[in-house]
Amino acid sequence: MITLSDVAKKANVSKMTVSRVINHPGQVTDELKQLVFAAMKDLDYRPNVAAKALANNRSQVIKFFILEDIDTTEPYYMNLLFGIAKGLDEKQYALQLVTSRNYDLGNSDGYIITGARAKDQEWLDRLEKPAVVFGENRYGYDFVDTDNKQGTTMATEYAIAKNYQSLVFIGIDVKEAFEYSREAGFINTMQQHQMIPKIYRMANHSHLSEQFINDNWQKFARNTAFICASDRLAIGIVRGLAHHDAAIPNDFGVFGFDGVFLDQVSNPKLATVKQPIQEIGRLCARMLLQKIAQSGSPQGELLVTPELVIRDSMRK
Amino acid sequence: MITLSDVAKKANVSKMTVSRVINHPGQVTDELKQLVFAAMKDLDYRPNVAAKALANNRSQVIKFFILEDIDTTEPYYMNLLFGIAKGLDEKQYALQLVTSRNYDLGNSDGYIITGARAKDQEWLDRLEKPAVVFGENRYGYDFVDTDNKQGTTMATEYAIAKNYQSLVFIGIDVKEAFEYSREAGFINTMQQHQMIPKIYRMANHSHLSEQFINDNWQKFARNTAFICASDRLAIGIVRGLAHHDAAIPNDFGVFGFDGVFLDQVSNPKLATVKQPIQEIGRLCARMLLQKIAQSGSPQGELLVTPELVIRDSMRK
DNA sequence: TTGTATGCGTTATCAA
DNA sequence: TTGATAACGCATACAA
Repeated sequence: MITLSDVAKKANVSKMTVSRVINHPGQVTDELKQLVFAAMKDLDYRPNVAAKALANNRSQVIKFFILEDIDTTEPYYMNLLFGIAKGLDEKQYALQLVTSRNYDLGNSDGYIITGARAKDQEWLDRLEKPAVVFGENRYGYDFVDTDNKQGTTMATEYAIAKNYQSLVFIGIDVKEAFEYSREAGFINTMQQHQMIPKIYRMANHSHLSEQFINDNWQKFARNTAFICASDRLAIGIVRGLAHHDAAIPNDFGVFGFDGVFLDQVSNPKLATVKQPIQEIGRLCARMLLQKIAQSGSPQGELLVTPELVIRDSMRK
Repeated sequence: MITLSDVAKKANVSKMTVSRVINHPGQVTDELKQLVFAAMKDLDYRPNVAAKALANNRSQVIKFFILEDIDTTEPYYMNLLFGIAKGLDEKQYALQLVTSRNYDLGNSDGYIITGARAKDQEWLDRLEKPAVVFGENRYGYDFVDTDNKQGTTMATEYAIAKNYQSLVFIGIDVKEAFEYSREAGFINTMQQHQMIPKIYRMANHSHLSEQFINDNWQKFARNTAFICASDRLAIGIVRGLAHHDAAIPNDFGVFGFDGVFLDQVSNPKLATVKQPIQEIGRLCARMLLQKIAQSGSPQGELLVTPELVIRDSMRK
């Protein structure tokens, strides 16, 4: 194993100079810096993460809490995880995956948290190390999320532009910020176009939205578009419509939200608001590492613009 | 932070005794052990992972390589990951997620690898640290996997018991061990019942199996069951059959394989061979940690029995 | 700007 | 069976 000392010897400097080249390059003359860089490259030096962690009183580990039930877990967590892993990797951090609140909080430098609901506030407040939340919240926790409001705004604008006469929002029946924002995007856009926003809410299961169409089929005239708060709900709507031999997308449009996996499983494939989940994961990691570097100072909120993906469930 | 020394002081012993109680309890008298345990509990001692790693010349990190393309990634990787994370956690190991072969192999104590195909053999051979593979292989790499042969055996037996007269296997068109095993389970069982095994193969996409049914619809008499090598293929078969208004499960049965997510998205829901993916992940982790502890000695193969889940696509 | 000495928490070695 | 000491690789404080 190549250590700092080996590099120092090779470059004819002390190991502190090498350490400084890595951590405080401004304090070293360019001349020495060149020598040290050359030696590091020659020897293919790789810093020892454990030693660095010990000396810094750090662990180089962050814990990722998924507070939702795993079985109901959305496939997009996989992408989130990839993004986080990449972001952490850039700074030689490793990951610990946690699925329970009553978990050892030690041996880590900070937390990324997802699936946090309003009831988790107390728990979040007790956390002693820097934390970043994935998912909009209105309690002041630093977070990264898709710009949910912008997402439904874009979808609604699209549906209006494609001349669907009546728009219906199918929301998720939870009192959470992401849902409020998605509804707000819909409502505001409708009002701007002087159209009446109609909203129905239900739990996030495709069989419920499918049932909803079956129960209310007669209520919806041709030329209606359903803007859904999730791809899961959208899939159910598509199924319900198909069951009544409705023409998609000509007579009825369906817009999903998420754009991870489910949209492509649907038949016909879903138009959807695609969240850049992997990018968000990476940003979560970066935000947390920066927060750690700044000994916990607030990072605010970061909203990432989603992308409209137009597929067979909407007019083109 | 509570350290070994703190515990030692409290228990009136040297820190080496405390260290031994943790790592080599056999070398310490019961009397002292009690004292030390009491002190550890009193002070809520948590070992410092970084220090342990440094002293042992370890990193307490393992890397998880996913060699498949992320976009085509099956949602079951999420469950695999959870299992691995839990298994690692038991020994205070953290995780690094990697998606590229040309990756830094340093700063880790071992590797768990998935998505490895035959062409990856050379790369696998060059690995210098202990590795465990998720997924059957016939090149002698230690692995954990579902008992694929047993899975299709169970499914085939079930279909025969439910009096489907003709059975067709829809396989994945790859030259990989898991596929051979799944086919073998089907073939052997058919032969035992003196039935003719028919096999078709295609790439693992639902639209291909759907197309397959459309192209070959006239070939399949009523009372046929399709045993599929994946839920993805099974979904396409179901769709193709539905397109011809076939009665499922009365006239046609469909059996999937995997039992992670996709089976429940299908409509009707799929009967499937459910792999205990999370458990497999945990076993991968345990196998690797044991291999590390045994300085790399071979661990052999571990096949885990899957579970038949009977749902609406097969007679009950 | 550069170098020396010391400590981070743990474990292995060796002596008692 | 137990304890003292050194060592793991790096970074901070301080001296030069």
